[in-house]
Amino acid sequence: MSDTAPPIRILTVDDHPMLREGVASVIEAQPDMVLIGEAANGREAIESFRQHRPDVTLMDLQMPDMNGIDAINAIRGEFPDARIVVLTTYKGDVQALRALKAGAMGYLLKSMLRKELLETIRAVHAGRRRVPPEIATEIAEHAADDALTEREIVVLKRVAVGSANKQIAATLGISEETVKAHMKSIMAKLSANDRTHAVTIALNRGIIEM
Amino acid sequence: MSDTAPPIRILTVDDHPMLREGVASVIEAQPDMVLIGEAANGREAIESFRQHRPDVTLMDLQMPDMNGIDAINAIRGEFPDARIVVLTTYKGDVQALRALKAGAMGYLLKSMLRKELLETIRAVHAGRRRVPPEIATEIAEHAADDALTEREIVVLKRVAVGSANKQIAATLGISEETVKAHMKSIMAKLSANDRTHAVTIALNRGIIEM
DNA sequence: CGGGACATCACCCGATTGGGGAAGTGACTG
DNA sequence: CAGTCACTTCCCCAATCGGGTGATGTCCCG
Repeated sequence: MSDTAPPIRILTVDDHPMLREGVASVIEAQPDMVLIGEAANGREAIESFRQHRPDVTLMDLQMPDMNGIDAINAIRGEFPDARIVVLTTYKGDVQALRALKAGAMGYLLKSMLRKELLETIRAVHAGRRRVPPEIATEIAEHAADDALTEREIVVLKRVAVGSANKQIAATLGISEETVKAHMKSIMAKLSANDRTHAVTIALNRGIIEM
Repeated sequence: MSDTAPPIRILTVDDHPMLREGVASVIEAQPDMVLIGEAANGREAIESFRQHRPDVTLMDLQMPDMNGIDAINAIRGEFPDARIVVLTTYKGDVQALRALKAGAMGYLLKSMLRKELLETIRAVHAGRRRVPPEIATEIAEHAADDALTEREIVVLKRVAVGSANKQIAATLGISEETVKAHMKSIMAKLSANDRTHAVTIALNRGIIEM
């Protein structure tokens, strides 16, 4: 807290320049923070991280080229003590869970206020984890128990684009009966009425993307 | 262009404070623009418009409480010469069409650059329409011809949450055969393989929301 | 007034889906 | 090594969906 303490060096990663601009202007108004880099996707994020070694990284999840989860995994693989805060629009609870599993120390929604952003940056920089209670409870409610398996997600993605069980079976090289078994399991886990409902639930929770 | 010309007075409407911050910092760096208000949803936008009468309004579409389309309609109803620029994340082409029909003069994506934002603000302020070619062509491709009717959208929304035709018929007080007829029409218009596909296409195009 | 779009309903029939239960394989783990 | 989990396959059968075709009434527009 002394005025000789080095500032917190921050990297922002988001594909919306305007959003980065907002974060930048908030950070630059803080005496104890300095923005040292920006990136528009996961790939740039990794490069920029290697180059600048920021104290705290603010990472969006939904980006072209390379998404935030993969970027977090890559960065934490190389720099295990990297402090990363996820800053994203809603996007479902599974994303949040994945990000935290990948080693994110904080999770923020873009609808949150400046104050919360700054508090989270300072907390994470100090080595503390920081996840808003709304997010934490939502993660606890879903995700943990009834997570879809890899295979089920593959199947559900095909269903989302209008494939029939028979077609899915053909492209995956398995029996139609197997696809039906996966569908039964998917609908049970998501408490969906039918395949369409399963798709919309999965989209809402961030289990599949469009 | 003389330095005695009054500045362009701007109102920003978006539910993400961080995004508003970004727009604000860009605008405040311009000598010929001034930010005179912010709003976080459609309702606040209308209030703020009445109070400040901005020259140009930057409006997000997807907001809680009251969405951007409704806000544009309300504002243009009261102030027919209001100049409104839509500034949104992707969100499908139907949204863009609706916004332009509602009287928006410009359409911008949040992934666009500062330069384009400023150019659009100046163009719209000068009374010119300004829509990026990508958006314009996408609107031309879809929307116009095979738009869903009100009734079809109602039906499709129910399908999205897992209702069977029979249930939809019951809640709408019509025959199941009628629901099936609507579904046939919907799938034909959207070129969907099945009901699930119809839902994901409609979500992508912004025809229905989640 | 003659379309044209919309919403409604009907019938037929094959294809697809979804619910039930059962069971074999391989891999990983306590 | 026994147990669990993911993935796989099979059977039966009722319910639902989707395609084809046709028809009625209404409302609005030229």
